[in-house]
Amino acid sequence: MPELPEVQTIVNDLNAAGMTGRQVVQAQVFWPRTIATSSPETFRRSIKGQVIGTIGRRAKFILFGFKSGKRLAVHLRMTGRFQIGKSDRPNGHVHVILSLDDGRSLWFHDTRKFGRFYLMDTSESESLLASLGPEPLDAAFTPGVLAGGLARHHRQIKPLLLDQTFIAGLGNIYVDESLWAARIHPLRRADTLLPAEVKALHAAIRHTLRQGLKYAGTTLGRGQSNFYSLGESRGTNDTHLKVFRRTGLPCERCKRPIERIVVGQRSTHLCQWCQRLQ
DNA sequence: CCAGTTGTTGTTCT
DNA sequence: AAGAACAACAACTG
Repeated sequence: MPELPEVQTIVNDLNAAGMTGRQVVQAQVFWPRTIATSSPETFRRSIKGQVIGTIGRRAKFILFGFKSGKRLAVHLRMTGRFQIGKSDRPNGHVHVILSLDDGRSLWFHDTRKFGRFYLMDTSESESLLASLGPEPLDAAFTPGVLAGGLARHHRQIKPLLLDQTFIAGLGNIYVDESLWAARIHPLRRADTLLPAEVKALHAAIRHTLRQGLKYAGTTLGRGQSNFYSLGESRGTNDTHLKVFRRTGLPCERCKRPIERIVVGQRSTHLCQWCQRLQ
């Protein structure tokens, strides 16, 4: 669930919570596989004493930069969440706890246990991020860059936009929303988009992501597996979705019902009228 | 009980 | 070689 806007929202909230300058005084690991780069024991030993310098994002990774030159990259995958521990009794879905020098602790909550922590030297961590595609909200991501990329692939446009090596940060929700906004069918072959369509797609991706960010992410439903930023705060972008999980509801533009199809094994929502395949 | 689910990776098939 | 299909990871939701 967490895509670029959700991950950025968490990063913003971590920064607002005053994490910079905090020292990790103790770490606990309850689900060993969460730690991707070493044994839990090595992780606990390595992170103890680290002082947080910066907290940022690349693609869907949260990057904790420590003053020592080490870096913790966290990928939330489907259901990872951070929360400021409010008690000393975490529930069964809290798999890592970082205790801080100000008495607070950062809990990593992850019902499906797919989330991963990568702790390494910053220089070494570049290999983890090396294959990622461009950041869609960076100034360097121009319509020309997108056009050049699309021209190199004959793949269906939706799976291509989900491919993190092609463009970073998009997931199922924002891809469906972007394609609807650009009026492009998810099965269109990437190298068949006309220049005007590429331009529309570029604008749609940026608009869709910025809107998600503006409303602090998309939270669907109320369950354990939904997106919540720090402190259990929900995002409100769900009220602005045009197609995602809106099967049968009228398209905002043409009033015809939104349909659900499967593309690349992924649930896909679209308006067959506005997004014609030809 | 059954089908479906937001992300990613690795394998296998075409 | 490229791209599509599929399983696996693991657990909740409807």
